[in-house]
Amino acid sequence: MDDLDKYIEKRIQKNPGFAKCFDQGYEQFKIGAMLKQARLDAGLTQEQVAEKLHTKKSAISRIENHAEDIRLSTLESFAAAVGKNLRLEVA
Amino acid sequence: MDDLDKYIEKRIQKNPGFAKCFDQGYEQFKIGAMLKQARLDAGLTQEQVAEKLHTKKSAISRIENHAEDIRLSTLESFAAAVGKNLRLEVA
DNA sequence: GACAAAGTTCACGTATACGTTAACATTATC
DNA sequence: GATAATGTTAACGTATACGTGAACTTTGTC
Repeated sequence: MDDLDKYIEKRIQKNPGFAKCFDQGYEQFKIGAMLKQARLDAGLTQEQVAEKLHTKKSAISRIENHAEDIRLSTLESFAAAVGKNLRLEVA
Repeated sequence: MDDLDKYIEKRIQKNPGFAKCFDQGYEQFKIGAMLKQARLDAGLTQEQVAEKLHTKKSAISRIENHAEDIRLSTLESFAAAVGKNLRLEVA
């Protein structure tokens, strides 16, 4: 368990109301970080990805950082834009 | 390759414009079918899943059949409602 | 074939993901 | 440290996923 996880546990102990809100944000944090990593692996800038998706770099930044949620289709096209496949499993 | 795939190939040969539109719909078809299968595996009705998600059975039917797109958060909570985990990979 | 349970489809309203612009911040590169 | 390239954030408009109720269809079950 890393430092972030430890921090989260402490916050939940102190303030139970904190948990639920953060769970949601935490998931999205992971997705954004995943997508950013995929983009960097591909050696692309946000602007380059934006062009492939017919949008602007600000939208890419939002997805990688502050997006509260994301459509499956957006996830798929982002993955395609950075040359990766999106695998989905319900297990 | 099953009959559906054969049908799709024929349609694409006859009408190239058909391909792109269907790709999108096809993906969503698969997701809906996946979720339906997961629900049946769990032995739940649409109405039971709907209650867990604080919504109505008509919404579940739409997701399983006609949904054009779906939010990641919806995907996650649907999976949770039928007792499964959603795994996501960008590879 | 009557009845109930389960599922489908439509229509309309609301919440929100995404497009876009503009201003600002951060990080190279010289 | 000036300049450019890259990334961030806020604000507002549009497109669309989802909530909901009602009418209908399908699928058991007797």
